[in-house]
Amino acid sequence: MSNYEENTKEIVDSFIEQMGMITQSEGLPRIAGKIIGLLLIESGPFSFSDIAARLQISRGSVSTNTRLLENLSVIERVSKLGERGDFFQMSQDPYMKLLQGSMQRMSKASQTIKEARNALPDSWQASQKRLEALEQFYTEYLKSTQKLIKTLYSKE
Amino acid sequence: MSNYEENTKEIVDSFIEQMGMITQSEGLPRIAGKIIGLLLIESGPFSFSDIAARLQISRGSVSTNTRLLENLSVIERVSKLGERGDFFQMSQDPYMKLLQGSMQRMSKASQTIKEARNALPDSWQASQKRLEALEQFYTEYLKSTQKLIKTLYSKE
DNA sequence: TTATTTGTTCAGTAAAGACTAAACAAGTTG
DNA sequence: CAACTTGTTTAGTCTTTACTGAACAAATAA
Repeated sequence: MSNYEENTKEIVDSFIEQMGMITQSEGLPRIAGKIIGLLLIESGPFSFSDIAARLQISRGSVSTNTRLLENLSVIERVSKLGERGDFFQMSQDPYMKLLQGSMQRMSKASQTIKEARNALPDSWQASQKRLEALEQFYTEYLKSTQKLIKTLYSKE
Repeated sequence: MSNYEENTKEIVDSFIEQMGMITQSEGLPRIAGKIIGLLLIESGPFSFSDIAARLQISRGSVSTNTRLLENLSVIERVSKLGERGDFFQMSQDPYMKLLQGSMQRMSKASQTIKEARNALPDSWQASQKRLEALEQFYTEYLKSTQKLIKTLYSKE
């Protein structure tokens, strides 16, 4: 799977780098994004050592970032009959858990704002109105994300 | 507007701190979040100096963070008849521009993935399938966000 | 049994980001 | 005119994050 022509290799390498940048702009380490990119574009599973060699990164970074992605349910660790060591591949619903994590943060934020709004004196009408608008933003965003999950995961 | 009872002050201060934490978890500086919290919970507009004094932060931080938020169209800089200096208040559609910025990043990511997918050899069916799934994720997310904007901004 | 492999942990380094106080320049007030 | 205010910029500091190479311990192979 690592034997392919030079032009394709450039496409693959470029994609992996870009995935690193995309993921970094979403708040995760660049190497995590490069691992995702590798697992997406080349059929796996990939061994721990393969990832380190292919992406030219330290084993420590592979350990840290695969663990992070595994905890986020984006990738999964598998074993292979007759082979030593761990292998990684994209998990089944790689993006659902990300969405769910996002929803949790929104839910918490919405709750915080609601509590503050309710605690304010009644005479603070303008403030309450502004807080209500922000709360509504998070509430609608939550609903929107729920629908998105439905759309993505009821089509299979 | 800064003269209110002790209990309410605690509610306000707590809210401001919490907004700082919420905004930080979304990738912006904590101080930006505290400025938002202040502008939301106390009716403004607030002068540059008021913000620095009220939040106990340096003038340099006020400058940096108000500029950041102004660039994101979350707050706006206004002047007041008969008063020196700049004042800030929440902008009209504070959250729309954030959503639009998010949509831009998604659109760009989706495009990157599409291009990589199309450049791959036809025989890379499994890879293309995975890339297609990721592209679909971004596409649906984009649609979802568009609908969210519609929902939020056609109700006024 | 020794050597090698494997994945984790640790100590260290570099970079980036956040924030400050001070300097600066422009504008305003006394 | 001098003093003060105002917002920006700069240099510096601190914290956090990301990453490395080496050490470590467990498992496996020779």
